Amino acid sequence: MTKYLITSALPYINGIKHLGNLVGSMLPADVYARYLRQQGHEVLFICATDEHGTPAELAALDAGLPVAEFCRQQHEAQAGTYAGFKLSFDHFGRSSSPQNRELTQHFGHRLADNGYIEERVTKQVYSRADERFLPDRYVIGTCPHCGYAAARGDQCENCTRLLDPTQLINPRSALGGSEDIEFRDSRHLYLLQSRLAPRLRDWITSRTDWPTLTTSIALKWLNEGLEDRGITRDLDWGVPVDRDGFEGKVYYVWFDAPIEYIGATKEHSDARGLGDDWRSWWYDASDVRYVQFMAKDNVPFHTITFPATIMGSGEPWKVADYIKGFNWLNYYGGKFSTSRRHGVFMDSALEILPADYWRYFLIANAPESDDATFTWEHFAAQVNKDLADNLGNFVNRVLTFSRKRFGEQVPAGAEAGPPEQQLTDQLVTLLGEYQSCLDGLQFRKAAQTLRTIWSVANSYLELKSPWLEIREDPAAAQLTLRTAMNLIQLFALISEPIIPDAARTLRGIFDLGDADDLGDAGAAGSPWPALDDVRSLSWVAAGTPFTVPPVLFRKLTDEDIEAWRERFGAETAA
RNA sequence: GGGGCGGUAGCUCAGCCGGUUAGAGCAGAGGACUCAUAAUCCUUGGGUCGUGGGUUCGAGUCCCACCCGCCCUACCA
Repeated sequence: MTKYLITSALPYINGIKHLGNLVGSMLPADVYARYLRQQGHEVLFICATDEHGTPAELAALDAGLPVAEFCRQQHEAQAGTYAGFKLSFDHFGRSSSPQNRELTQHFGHRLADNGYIEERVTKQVYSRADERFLPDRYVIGTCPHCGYAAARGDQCENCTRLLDPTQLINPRSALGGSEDIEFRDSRHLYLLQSRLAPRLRDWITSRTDWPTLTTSIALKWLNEGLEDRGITRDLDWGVPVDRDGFEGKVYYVWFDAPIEYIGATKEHSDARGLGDDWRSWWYDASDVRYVQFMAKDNVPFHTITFPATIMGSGEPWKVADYIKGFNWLNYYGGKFSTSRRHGVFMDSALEILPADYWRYFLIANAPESDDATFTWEHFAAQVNKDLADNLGNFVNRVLTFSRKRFGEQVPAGAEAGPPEQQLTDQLVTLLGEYQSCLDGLQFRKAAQTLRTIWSVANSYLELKSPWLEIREDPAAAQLTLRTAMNLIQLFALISEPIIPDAARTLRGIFDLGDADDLGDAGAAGSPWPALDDVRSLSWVAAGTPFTVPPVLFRKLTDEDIEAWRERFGAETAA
């Protein structure tokens, strides 16, 4: 079995994330990780909070907390919502960890030793009123091109021209509005990406199986010519630059954030006393397949900056074997936005419905080929049709009927005949397709195929009509019900990557006497069914006790939709 | 400005290397059934595949131009 290293883009520490963040990296990564674990592969699924950078410092200031304490609290809050969504991280780390500090500094030294780091003196904006250096974006002033008064130091939102803060007329701090700012010389480290461009290009072009979304973004940057990139900042919060003359400076958040993939792996090993196990995933790890998940805004950092860091180190650290990029999920009238609090956030989502409702809908509508839009009407329609009517109702109708007529044990009945043969033929084909989708990271199609499998079960039941069979030939009805119950067990196994809670409930229906207490996060999950098992449909034998669980998925009503539209500000027409 | 993605039935989307009458789900229409969360199953109507050229025996699928929508563009991450 192959070793799979799976990472999700690191959610920024600043606030609870929204459904767009979830569907753009963490959720599909989780589905993939769960699927591979069920297949028996050795999987390490890593994520972490990205804690450095100016926004974190400012948010802490707003909250009246020291930044370290602010981040600790936010990390805990995020970890809580991810647990609520049943994201099965093997480790959820923090980019501010000692492990990441050590590794980030290590990479800094290695790059310098290999001649990929250069010191340069640049003009940085210093705000005396705020007593801090300001990133370009936090300097505002009048645009020299169009006269727009609130242009940011990096770009004018009005005329979209790219700017340098020194070009602004009447520059002032975006924090307090103070004009008491100055341009100070500051010494910084630059990563000489330009020298690594040929190696990056070779690497990108050798990856012919990547999504075009990923490779086209990477090639665009390479084709335009890589600029050397400043990787240090004049800030207090971050990984300190341990180099003479760089006291009080830290590495830029985008230098240390991806290194935290490695850092978090080391955190994982350290926390469990696994010693150097972390290195087996990252260093000289040719037996590991590394798959990254991220939204498209993150692609440049994962195809250019991070690989440049790794290649420039001259050490055999792992680079991604596959990068799965996603487009955006939009909400009424625009993007989900953490800063504007626009959209549905993960904590409030869990307040109104359990994780599986969201997980299924988001995977079934993952923005793989284009941006997608979330609407409550679409959400409710799909949940009702697929989860409640198709899957949930099947489970309920089979179990309640069988209990009423044959008691609380799986009935025996006749031997399987041609209809069962036809059913399993169909299932084998569909399960093969489903696996192909998951292997190929085609999440929308995977959900579609899963839904088709549920539907085939309903068709089988209608074809056999045990409520009619029972009048003439009870043994025939029993065969049908026993077969249907095995379909429920099949659903329990193959639905687990997408709707783990429902899968767990389904597994609990039949008392298989195997102390089937598989945990949620981190556990290996149920063994993935072999195609031969599908042909025989014999997981659940005659005589097995069963219970009828409560309704798996409730139907969402027009009143629900109305209430949620109101609560989450969906009044703007899309 | 540059680049990317998309524009296929009312809606959300599949359609790989060009090849018989363009598919699915939902919604609509008709029917069946009554075990079930008024669920399910069967049948069915509906599309000049953004526009205009071109290549080809043949194009939704390749090439060119244009139009529309969204996104990215290196100091927000």
